[in-house]
Amino acid sequence: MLRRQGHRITPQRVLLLSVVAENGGHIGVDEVFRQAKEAHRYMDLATVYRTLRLFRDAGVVTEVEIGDRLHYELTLPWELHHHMVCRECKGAYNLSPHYLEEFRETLVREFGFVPDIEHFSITGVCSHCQEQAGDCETQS
Amino acid sequence: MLRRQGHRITPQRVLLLSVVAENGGHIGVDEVFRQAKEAHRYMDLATVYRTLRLFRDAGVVTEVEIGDRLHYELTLPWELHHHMVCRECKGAYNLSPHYLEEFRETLVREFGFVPDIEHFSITGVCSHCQEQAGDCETQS
DNA sequence: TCTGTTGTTGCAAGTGTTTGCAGCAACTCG
DNA sequence: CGAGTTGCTGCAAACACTTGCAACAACAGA
Repeated sequence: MLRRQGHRITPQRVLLLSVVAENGGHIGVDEVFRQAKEAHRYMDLATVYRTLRLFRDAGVVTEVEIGDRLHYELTLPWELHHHMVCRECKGAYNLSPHYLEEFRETLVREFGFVPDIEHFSITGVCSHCQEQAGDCETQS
Repeated sequence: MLRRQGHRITPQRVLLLSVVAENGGHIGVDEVFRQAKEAHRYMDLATVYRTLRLFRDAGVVTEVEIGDRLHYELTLPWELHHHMVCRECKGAYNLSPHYLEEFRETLVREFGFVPDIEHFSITGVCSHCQEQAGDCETQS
């Protein structure tokens, strides 16, 4: 798939892809680097960033920004989804694309603005952390 | 307003606020720093970042992320708006909050997730840059 | 299988932004 | 108005991430 786009298959790329794939779910760049370095002593952090960015552009992985840090997960075409990222617990909850469709169409129709919703994610507070926040208020 | 929240009024803060206020529209951190340094020789970049962040938390200014760079604009309570940021020309177009209301309510109702839409912005490509992209394709 | 091309790597230095800390100055209270 | 408290500043170093560059290695073609 990468080769078809004119990219080369290197040991580093194979290794990095396997780290992301075997993780299941999103994983931070530093964690990818840590695991990759265990297997391949000369793995460089810049290579990790470059390779994950390449994978993203090739559609192989999905980039998720979790509290200012980049995370990646394997793209599974049969279950595409966006993310709701919790500001408190840093959890990422999946969001089915159909919830965004209407919003997207409105922006295109009204303003001719085509939003990048392939990689859409929205921050906020999840239901669990809101309960905790409520507890704190009653306690203090 | 700041004093009411327990913060102090310093020359630096007065200066930085005036720079943002007089600019009208969003302005980048480096540009704020440049203008502030002209008036106050010992202005520090860290102070600019800290102060603008403080203003944002106090609701005085609004933070807009424009292509990985932080911009700020004076918050005008009678014309609150979100932003559509163009990936190509880095332009920020205002978006009336009512376009987001329905989406917001859906997330709360379906998932109990309360999104941070006070500072919402979405990236994409504006209508003008799409025309240019079309031109390029026919030219090449 | 060998050779040339060119995309990729590791390193180091760069980016924009944040943070720890010691000295300082804005506010409070007398 | 003057002294104490404590929040703020400037500096420098840290942070996550990106980029320039020379050496290298993956692939293509002979």
